Amino acid sequence: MAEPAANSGQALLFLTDEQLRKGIEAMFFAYRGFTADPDRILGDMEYGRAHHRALHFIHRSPGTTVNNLLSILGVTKQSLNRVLRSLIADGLVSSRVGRQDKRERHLYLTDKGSALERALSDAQRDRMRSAYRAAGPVAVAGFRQVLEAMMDDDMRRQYEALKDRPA
Amino acid sequence: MAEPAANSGQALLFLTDEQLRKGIEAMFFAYRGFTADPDRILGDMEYGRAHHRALHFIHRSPGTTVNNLLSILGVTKQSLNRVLRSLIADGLVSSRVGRQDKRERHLYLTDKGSALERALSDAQRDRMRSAYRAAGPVAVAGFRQVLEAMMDDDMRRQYEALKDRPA
DNA sequence: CTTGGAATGTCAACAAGGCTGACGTATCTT
DNA sequence: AAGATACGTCAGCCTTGTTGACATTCCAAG
Repeated sequence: MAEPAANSGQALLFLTDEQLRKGIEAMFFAYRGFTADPDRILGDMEYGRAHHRALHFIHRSPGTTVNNLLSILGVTKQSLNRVLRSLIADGLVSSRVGRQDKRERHLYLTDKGSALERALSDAQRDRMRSAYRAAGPVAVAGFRQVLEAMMDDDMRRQYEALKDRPA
Repeated sequence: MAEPAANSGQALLFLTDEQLRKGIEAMFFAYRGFTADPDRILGDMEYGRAHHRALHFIHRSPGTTVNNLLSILGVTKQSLNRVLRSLIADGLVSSRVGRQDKRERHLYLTDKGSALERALSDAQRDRMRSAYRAAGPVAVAGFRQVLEAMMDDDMRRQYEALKDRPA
């Protein structure tokens, strides 16, 4: 709260510990809502949230390598590998050995994988859409601004890199 | 996108699938940042994120019962009990038999528990504060609005109930 | 050309923290 | 007296994170 005297009084009330605490709790409860719908769908099958994340980012960047996916998801390669192995075994993801560099595996969704990805992201998007609609465009812009400011630099770079790629 | 013709064109661009996808990815990356600092502190000891959540809400509502905490955290009592048992054994939380209803256990932080809670929440609040400061008060209002709209009704009720309690 | 190091991916084993189910005990309520 | 409620606990399972060890492939230095 040691602000230059120029910002006297009212202007900084949104930075009080109380306001920050509310923001923290809002993140906690909202994240539960954010994951609830896909989790419900996944609960009925042998998959979990980690599978959802993998499907999402493979969908987003078809042909991505394992290493690239690793840095986006921020988990160890062993952890990702387990998820990938089951997705490949079940025919949701295909893994092709790289043409130039044969150490790399390029990942793609199969039709079956695309179908599940779509089901999951539809559910998640529906909730997001109704939240966006309820809050309105100005609020949404603020929402994105604050989230982006909350990321680590590394994550923000990952996020920006995805941001404006051709869908 | 099947909107009434009244909302023609531009006004609804913030509801496109592309915008929603960006919001989803922003939530994903931001939540990692949100938990990163406390996780780093906890990584050095025998505790995890689950312990942090328990400490947070006991701090928030001193004297809360196990059942109440259960419904806020949205986990099973077995799962919470494991966490609580270790916190009590290590002298971070104290559990007192209820005066009116002796079946209930009321939970409080000890001095030691308060110290850890403060260390964790200071770290989390610092990041939140710098994000808030960077984004500004208007953005922060929008941030909260969207998050609240993303919650399930049950969670929103929990959130509101905490919202305006005396700190 | 060969060889050693770096990058990539796989397998195995373990821990945290969710979950369900079953029970026991104390206490309240009817 | 009987049933409901609040809490604790044991046992066992699943997902998803971790480390350690190892195989394959590439590339560059000798």
